[in-house]
Formats: sequence, C-alpha cells, structure tokens
Amino acid sequence: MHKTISVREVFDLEDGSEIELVGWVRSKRSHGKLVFIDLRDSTGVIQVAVKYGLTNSESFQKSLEAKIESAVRIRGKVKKDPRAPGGVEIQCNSLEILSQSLDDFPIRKGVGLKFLLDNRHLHLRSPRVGAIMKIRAELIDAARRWLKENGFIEINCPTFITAAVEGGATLFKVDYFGKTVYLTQSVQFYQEAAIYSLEKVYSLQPSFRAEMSRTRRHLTEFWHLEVEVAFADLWSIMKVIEELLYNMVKSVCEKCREELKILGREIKPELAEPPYPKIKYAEALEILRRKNIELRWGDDFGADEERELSLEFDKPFFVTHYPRESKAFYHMPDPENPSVCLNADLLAPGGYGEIVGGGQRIHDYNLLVERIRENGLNLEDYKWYLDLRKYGSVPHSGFGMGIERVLWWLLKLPHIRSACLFPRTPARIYP
RNA sequence: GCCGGCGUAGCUCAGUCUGGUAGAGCAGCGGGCUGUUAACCCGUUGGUCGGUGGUUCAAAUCCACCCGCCGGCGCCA
Repeated sequence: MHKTISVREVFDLEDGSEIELVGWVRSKRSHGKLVFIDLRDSTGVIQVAVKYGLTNSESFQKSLEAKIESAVRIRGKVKKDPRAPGGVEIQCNSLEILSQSLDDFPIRKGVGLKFLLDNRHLHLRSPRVGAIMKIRAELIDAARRWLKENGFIEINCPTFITAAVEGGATLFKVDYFGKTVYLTQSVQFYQEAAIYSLEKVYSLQPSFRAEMSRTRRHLTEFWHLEVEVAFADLWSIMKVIEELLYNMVKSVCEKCREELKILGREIKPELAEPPYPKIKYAEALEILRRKNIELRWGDDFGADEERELSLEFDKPFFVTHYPRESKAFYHMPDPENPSVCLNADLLAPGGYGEIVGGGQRIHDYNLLVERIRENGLNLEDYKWYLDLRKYGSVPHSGFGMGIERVLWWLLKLPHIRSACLFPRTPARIYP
C-alpha cells in the first residue's frame, strides 16, 4: 500500500483532476442522497461530496456506513466550489472503507478538558494538536540548525544520576539494582565537564522535576535545551540566548504559516528580535516599587511580581544580578559586588514567566568550595564537579531553556500541557 | 505541601442553598432530507447522582471521612 497524494496537494490541482486519496473520516454530514465527508490526513482536511447517482451505489452505501475516524480510500474529481470549506472539494466517484471504526469516536464537540486529556491518544488526531506538534518540531529543528551553524556540538548525557544538581529541586527516585538513584533534572554538570573537550556544547533531552506544582506552566517531565560555553561570561551567554531564541521564533514564522493559521495565531519575528531589555534585580525592585509593590532586598519575585514586571515589556527580557543567597551555589558572584551573582533569567512578556534560566558559573576551585559550604552541602557529593576546577579551569556560562515553556508563550497556549503530545504532570501519567 | 473549586446519563451540564418518585442539550438508536460547514427536522433508549459511614419516616440534596480531577500559591524551565 502506498499513498499517491496528500490532502494539502489537492488544493493546488486543477479543476477536474482525477485523484485517489486515503485518509480518515473527520466528520460527516448526511442529507439523505448527499453525504459530506471531511477527509483528514497529516497535511490537512478536505470536503468530499458523495452524491447519489454520481457515486456508484455501493460506494454511496459505504459512505453512510463509514463511522467517524474510519480509514477510507476515495476516488474522484477535484472541483472548485465556493460552498466548500477552503473553496475546493472532491466529487466522489467511489469510496472504500479500508478500516471501519469499531466504536463511535469519543472525541466530539463539547467534550471537556479532563476527557480530552484522558483520551489524548485520540485527541492528538485533531488538526489543532497536529499544528502545535509541527510547530514544536520546527522550533527544535531551528534550534539545532542555529547551534550547529554556530559551532556547538550536541552531546547526550545520562538520565540516571546519583545526586542533585541543585539543593532545592526535588528528584524522582528510581530503583537501580537495589540502589536508589534519581532522574536528572538538568545535565548542566555533565556539560560543564564536556566543555573542556568540546568548548561549545548543547543537549536536548527530558528533565524531571518531582514538584507537586499545580500550575499551567509546570510539567514533571519536560524537554530541556541546555547549552554550555567555555570562555564565555554573562554577557556573551545572553547574546547566545537572544540569537538562538530569535532564530527559533523566526523559523516558526517563516515555515509554519499554515499551522499558525489553524491555531489562529499571528506572530512576527520582531516578537523575539534582539537585543532584549536587560535589567538587574535591583532595577526590577525599583520598577515594582513604582507600581506600589514593596519587596525587600533578597526577596524572590513571586508569580504576581513576575507578572507585573513582565507587563512592562513587549519582548522577552533578562533579569540579572540576583542576590547570591537566592540562587544555587554554582552561580558566579559578581566580582564588582559579591552580594549578587552573574545570573540571567529570561522572562517572557505577558505574564508567561521564566523560559530560560542560566548565567556564568564559578570556575575558581576555592570559591566553589566556599559556596558549597555556605549552602550547607556536602563537599563529598560534588567531588567530580570540583575536579573540573582543578585542571585548566576557565570562565564559562550556560543556560537551560524549557521547550514547552517557549511553545506555551509563543502560541499563547492555555496550558503547558498543550505543548506536549503526552503531558506528564503530578496528576497525570496516563495515557 | 498550602488555599479554593468541581465530581449527577457515553459527553457537556442544571437540580444541592430550602431533603419528598432523576432533568436538559449533544451523542446513540429508528425515520426524513441532494449543499452541509463539528448540518437540520420528527420520534426514542439510556442513571449504583465519585466512595464509605452517619442524621432522617425519607438523602443527589444535610454532616463526617476518604478518593479523583481542575485552578491559584510556593518551587522552577
């Protein structure tokens, strides 16, 4: 069996062209002696008109029997018709049911959120979900292209780990031949090892967070694009983030017009065009103070403050120089003001929050030891990580980008779940 | 983990405040229809009211506990 033509291509054919199409019955409207079938494949949806008299009688009977989402083969003529959605339809000569649906398809008009999530394996057939997944693929593709063109080497890091990258985040426990190990929540430490061989590296793989986060921006399993660069300070890593994100957004704008149309989203590359505004933590406090939100030095921004802040900008913006006590131990303290660190968080405008987190790492052995102790962590747990600072240690920086977060912001999705084929949240591990 | 909301037909919900024989729309099924746009018209089937226990002559409705889901916060990408 092979496919000769796709739905997308039919729209470019001349009136009267004889075609054979295979696909799935998305919906059906029966008028007695006239049946409309919306035929779906991976490229789109087209209306098929099955008319008694024009279609052979056996096929006409089949069109009445074909249930929603059954697989069918259609033969007929292409016909431009303003009454058809998209202005083109297929006048059916014959219809063959390749695979009849055994039950009525559960995904219907008016079903609720829970039902759609419980039936995600079927819901993903909808053009909307398909469009989001195509855009996701383009986003990832564009990231890989840009990174490769700019000399980054893709590396693959382990998923099983023995200790936390940071003290705070919660890790999933896994039984490893009787030993307790954990699922990775970031490959940063491994990348920091790899830069001494490859200098500019990136990884794209899932990260896991065992947080009971009940929000529309959290997943327990998400795709994490992480980058680490040798001989790079805070400012050069922000440049990498800007250029990378810009090229990802630009590529989606250029190559996913059809998908964006299906989603009703109009986006322009300017949305993410560098340079991005860069404000220091102290300046962020000032902005909030002007909005009558008082925060003390050292207080972290809550979701409300972050939202207020993000309303001040119309493109992604960096917040840098956080108080060192509010960030993980490996962040480089600012030599000019050691009470803050050289971090860079990229926040999306419009209340979508953090999409990138990163900054410059501590490359000095003694300073790192001091910071580990300051945080009450055990030096033994970071033995190999400390080793990296013993042999030709150089300034370096990196970041992590949440692929689903970017997609969530870019497409203004109602929930980050919509950015995944099969989302994983504290309450959802099925299907 | 904390706070709030929800759970009634296959699906989406009303009914709960004020206890008294279980409702609607959609889907399904039967019928009709040659231009619909997740069609429409007529008829019709369908229920352990999330679970357990309690109060009561009587509980979907009141009380207690439990379970599941949704959202906000904290945490983060």
